[in-house]
Amino acid sequence: MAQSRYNPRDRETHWQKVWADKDLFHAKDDDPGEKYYVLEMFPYPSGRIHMGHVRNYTMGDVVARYKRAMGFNVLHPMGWDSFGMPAENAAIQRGVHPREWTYANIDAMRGQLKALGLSLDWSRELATSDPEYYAQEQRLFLDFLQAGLVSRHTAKVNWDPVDQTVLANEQVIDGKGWRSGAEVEQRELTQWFLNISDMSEELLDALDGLERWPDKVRTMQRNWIGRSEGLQFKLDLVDDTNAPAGELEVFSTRHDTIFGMTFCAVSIDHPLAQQAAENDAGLAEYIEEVRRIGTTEEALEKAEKTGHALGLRVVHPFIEGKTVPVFAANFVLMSYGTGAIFGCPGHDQRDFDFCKALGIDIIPVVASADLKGEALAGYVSGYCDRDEIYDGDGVLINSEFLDGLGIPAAKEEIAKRFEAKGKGERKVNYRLRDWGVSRQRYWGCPIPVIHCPTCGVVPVPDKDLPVELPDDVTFDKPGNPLDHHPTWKHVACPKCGEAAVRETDTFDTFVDSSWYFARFCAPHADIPTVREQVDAWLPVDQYIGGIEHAILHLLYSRFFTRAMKATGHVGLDEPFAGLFTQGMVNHETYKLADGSWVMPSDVRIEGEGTARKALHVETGAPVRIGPVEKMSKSKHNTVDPEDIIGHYGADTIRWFMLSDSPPERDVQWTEAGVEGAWRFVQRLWRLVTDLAPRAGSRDAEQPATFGEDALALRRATHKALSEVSKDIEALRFNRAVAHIYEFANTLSALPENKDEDFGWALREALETLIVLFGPMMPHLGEECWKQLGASDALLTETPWPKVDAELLVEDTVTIAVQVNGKRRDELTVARDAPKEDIEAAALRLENVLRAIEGRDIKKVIVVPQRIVNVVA
RNA sequence: GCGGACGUGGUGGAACUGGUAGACACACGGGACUUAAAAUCCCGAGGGAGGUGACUCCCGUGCGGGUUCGAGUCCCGCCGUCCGCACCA
Repeated sequence: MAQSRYNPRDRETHWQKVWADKDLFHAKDDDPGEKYYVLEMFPYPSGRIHMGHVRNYTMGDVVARYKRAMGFNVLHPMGWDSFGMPAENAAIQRGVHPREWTYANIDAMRGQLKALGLSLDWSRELATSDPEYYAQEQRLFLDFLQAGLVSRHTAKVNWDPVDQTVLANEQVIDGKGWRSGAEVEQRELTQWFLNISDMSEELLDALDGLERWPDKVRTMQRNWIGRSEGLQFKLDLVDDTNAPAGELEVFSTRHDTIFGMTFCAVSIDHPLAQQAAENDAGLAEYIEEVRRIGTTEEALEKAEKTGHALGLRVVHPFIEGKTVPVFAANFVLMSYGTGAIFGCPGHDQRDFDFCKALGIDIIPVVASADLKGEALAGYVSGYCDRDEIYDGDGVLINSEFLDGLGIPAAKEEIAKRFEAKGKGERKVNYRLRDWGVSRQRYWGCPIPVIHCPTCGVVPVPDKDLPVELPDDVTFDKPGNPLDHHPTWKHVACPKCGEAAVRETDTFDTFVDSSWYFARFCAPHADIPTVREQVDAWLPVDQYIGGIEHAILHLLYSRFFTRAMKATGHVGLDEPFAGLFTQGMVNHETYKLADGSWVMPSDVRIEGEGTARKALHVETGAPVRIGPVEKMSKSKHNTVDPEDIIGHYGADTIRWFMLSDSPPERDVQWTEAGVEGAWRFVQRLWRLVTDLAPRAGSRDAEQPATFGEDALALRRATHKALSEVSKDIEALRFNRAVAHIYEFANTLSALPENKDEDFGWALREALETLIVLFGPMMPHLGEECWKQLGASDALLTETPWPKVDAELLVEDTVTIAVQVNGKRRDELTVARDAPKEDIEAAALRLENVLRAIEGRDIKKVIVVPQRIVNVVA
């Protein structure tokens, strides 16, 4: 039969229009089906979609289409995380207004996403930079403020000197700004904070309930929150004349080692150090020096441990007459615990290093329980010469009343004694800091407060919301354009009417993305959320996005949801019931001899294996093939999805993105891989057009019985249906793809059977095949569906077929026969054959007899439907 | 340093709760079709040895041990790669 090639360019736009005209992806609030909310992390509108987006949104779309076919009422929305620095950079560099730049990008990217054939509900589209959206964000913030979930105070903050803004701790990566890559400095500024640390315990505990989250992400969040249990207690201070000089409060998780205390140390920012520095020029100088070196993480890593005595001593709480010196030390952080520690060099590496450097005593107070007598004496006397401290399990030594106790018992004893004296209490400390959300930037959501000289901080009244960004701003000098604006910030105080100024800081853009999933439930409402809608749609059943948001966005969203619950905007704690983190898209990197990067599209590859060479297309110059790395603009190893869609169509790129690599792992983009996907698109088209004429009429009744060929085909059909369904359900797209290939291979090698029952089975098989690949290649699916004349409805409207479980059960099974654990033969027996029969048949096999070689048979293990193992 | 994940052919990867290792794909080799190429179709293939042959044997899931009738899978100890956190007391 004459073959026409499937032309995706033409057909894909056709089917996209058909779907749009029928409004098939509009999520209706009153649909009777069970709801299913599938969401992919919304993009920043940088201008063009990249392969990571394609992978992410394709996965989500497969789930959405599958769930829809399963009868769920699916919510699958899309929006834009459209505030942020790049828009301002464009304004600075190219003189284009951030709004114009952003919305032009959104238009371009919307078109690209539509070309992918995603089954999105565009009626719910939102952009965080729309006043419609950020007005509600301002309402939320003011509600949080009223509920005590927000605070404003000066704090040492991470200052990005390039972006000229503050960064949250989570946005500092290896001491550098997450966006600019600049070395972050420490500055003291007044900032707005969301009190996320108040929820440390809740955020930590609730991780256990997030069963459909990757363990990796839960572990990362656990570590980030960083819970540690210990004792916070006060030690008496004396000055150099031995007169009482107040108290020093410290926190420790190893208070069992109190008898090993040989010094105490405070942060250079600790009040005690500050105070002492006033009368001690040497100390003041030391503090300055530490501060200078101490701003970058890199410096911290290399810095030797140093300290400067304060001239104070701490009285040992349990050893009569013993005092130890107090230092200001460079390794003690003001931001954790009390900013002060007691030093036990015996069992803390940092304290150990410090004491070695300063020549302070080291006393071991914990030893492994099996050290006795001489061995124990050797351990103690040789301790100072070790390179590493002992921090393993053991019993207390050199510790008077604690001697012989285990570590937990010793901790308990010490805690009790401090509590009894009223000088200490058990405390849980967290590493998690409050979330600073003030940014000194223009292109963000204005923080809706007014600063009045008499009334202080005054929330903008609801009737005056939203506080809109002014359009007429300039970017000709560094700093915040809102602050430079001649009039915008000058307003009358809503309380007293006197002259006041607006807050000119805007929100961190992570605020915008911390609640958009809730906004999608009623995206155009004039209040932040409509309870009826959020209660119906939330939580997100399946959230899909990159692992890079494991902490930042996902932790903030979890906090925000709780804050929204506290203020009545939602009714639940956890926004995302299921989370999936997809891997990255990688590509080889290419460089010319002079070290400059070359785009893949400018490289021609020749040869295979070790003879594989790359040449520059334009000049023919040799190109060095570098390591496979994440696609990034800086390495010039990106491939533009639009080019691929233009060349091969959306179905091909979608199929390739789902093939081969498990979705949570990185995938390597290769030209050969795309071509393979393209060939399969054409192959499916040929398969359906070739076989369609042999398929029975769609109106034919199901035959009462099936012949051997028809039955075999039906078994293959239902096996594929069962496997692919399970795979999609578990997001194992690569396996779903493999099972579809397998089924297609079966259909390519059908027997020449013209019987009516076979025709019926063939129609069933073809319809099933199309349904199975439909979520992945929806345009080709529709086209094949029409070609087959499957039904009057679209494939997209067709329910997922039901598996006939009886067809999954084979009558006979082939099992392996082992002798002493080595496979020697196989055996095909009836599925329900009794053990004795299987054993007898196995022992008749020639290969088995030869392997036994006349030895005695000691035992025969028969696992029906699995294996036989003869032990001889 | 701490925490976590992973290690299977030339390559990406399959293998459900321990039960025929290498499904499926890519790349490759051979053949058919074609004037030729592309496309397509058929065949082959973990490594090694033996046999004319349907076949048979040995080795094989990073390395070394262990548990088990049986280990890619479980346990112990190494090696390597990747990721996260990192002076958090």
